[in-house]
Amino acid sequence: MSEQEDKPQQDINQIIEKRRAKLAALRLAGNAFPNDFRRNDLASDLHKKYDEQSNDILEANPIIVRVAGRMMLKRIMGKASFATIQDMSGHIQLYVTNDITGESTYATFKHYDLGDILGAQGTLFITRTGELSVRVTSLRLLTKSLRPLPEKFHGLTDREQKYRQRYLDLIANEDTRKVFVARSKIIQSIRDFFVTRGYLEVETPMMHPIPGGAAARPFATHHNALDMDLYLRIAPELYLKRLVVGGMEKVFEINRSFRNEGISIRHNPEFTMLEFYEAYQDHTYLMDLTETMLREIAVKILGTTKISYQGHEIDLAYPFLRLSINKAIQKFQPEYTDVQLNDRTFLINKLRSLNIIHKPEEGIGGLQLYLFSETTEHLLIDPIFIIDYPTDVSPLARRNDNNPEITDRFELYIAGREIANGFSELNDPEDQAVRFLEQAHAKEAGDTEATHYDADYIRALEHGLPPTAGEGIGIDRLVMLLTDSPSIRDVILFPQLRQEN
RNA sequence: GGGUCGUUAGCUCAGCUGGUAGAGCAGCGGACUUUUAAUCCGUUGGUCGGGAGUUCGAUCCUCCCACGGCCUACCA
Repeated sequence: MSEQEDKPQQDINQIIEKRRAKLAALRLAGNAFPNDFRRNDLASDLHKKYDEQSNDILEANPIIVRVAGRMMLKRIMGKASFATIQDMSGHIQLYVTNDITGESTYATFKHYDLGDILGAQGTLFITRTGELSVRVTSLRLLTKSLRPLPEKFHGLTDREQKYRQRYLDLIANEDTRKVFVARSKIIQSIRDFFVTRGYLEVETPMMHPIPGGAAARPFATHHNALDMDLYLRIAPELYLKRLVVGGMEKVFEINRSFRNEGISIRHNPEFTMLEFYEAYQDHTYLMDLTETMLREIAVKILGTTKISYQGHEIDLAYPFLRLSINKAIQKFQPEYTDVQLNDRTFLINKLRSLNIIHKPEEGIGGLQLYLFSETTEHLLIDPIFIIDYPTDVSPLARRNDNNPEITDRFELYIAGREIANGFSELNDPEDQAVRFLEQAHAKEAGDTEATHYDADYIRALEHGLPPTAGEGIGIDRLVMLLTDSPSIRDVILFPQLRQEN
């Protein structure tokens, strides 16, 4: 690769130009991108071990360390300088001097730029102001940075740039790093939670010939060799239940699903979902399990069951309320009476006054659900399970034994948002076939989110799905909740944005 | 998709009623051997998101476009 080739077409900023000249000089002097420096020490480990150590002891028994990282701050003071480097664990200060580090190394160091990746060896000491530092004996530039860092005090605040150039956001903003470390820990603790309980983690296809398992518009793609249309999955549900048919009685999957719908503060086209299924259990078991899991994760991540989300103080420690849609509306909107909420005409008029469009043949339960979504959902700050969802809007859920109009289903709301959706699975293949047909008719009638008839799934159910409970949890939203992030984009490393330019 | 607010130096931001742009950080030069957003002195850097219009004159007013934030709709 020649240097001419990788020059950008646009005007080169003079800072970049200057740095390119430095890189050119490095190339002439030898290997500009060496990979023979081995780090022995992480910043945070050194702080943990030696922050409390007295300087006398450190000076008496010199501890030789090798650290590496990106230079974030540089303070040149004549013949001695301080530099702060940042590695994956944190920061450590280097003390670079004319006499100890050597005149030529020191002179070279003075021309290093903020953002350069350095490797240093030296001994630990504690400065007059009490900061553990490395008295550098040897110092090398491992990677030249050609572009200037964001401003050192304010960091990077431009939201577009944070999302597009996440690497810069991660370099400059510790808060961002913390969020994504927390995300990783949350997912790990979910994994631990299920594996500990005897669940098997599986991966099912993300490319589906028939999209199913949710009401949503899919992304479409095409396989050339098979000459076959495929859809990015909108949910893993139907495959996971096939696995339960196959004898994997406790399974879970944590991975991406895709929905071709609007983008907002709560929606990214690809999002991470946990789904888990357990045979010989029902939805009430799932609610108990969910409470236990959320408490456990919160304690692991935050050290407490108390979470603070966008000004709301929420404690997961108490048993979560469980209310039907109807009861929840009455509790949070006392102006509505039980009689009104069961009066079809009242509901239709109310929805019309709220400008809510619904299917003309919608049943009482469906109308209540519309009213609930509009008036009550956002008020559900403390954790609450909403139960007894209408069968019409739950094509994969088991009918309630006493009332076939509702299903054994719940959704969990926290901070006004749906966090989880679970139910006792519909394992009657003939009922499922009828429900699929209803969906197929709705699709023909123009409902773009209605699901397809999945004949293989019916065939699987005909082999016998044991009575099973299954649940899905939106991981991104859970991470938002636990990291106090206002937007889903703050918890997804590279959220979907419009094309640049 | 609809509404609304925004886009000024590499970054963080000022910029009055329309008179062609400033600061801090970063950079460059200088002083400084325990600083930590180091400090002090000097200094480079701009197609004011793009295009069109109004005007003697536009960063500023109008329109169109691009991108982004927020609200809203569908959804998890």
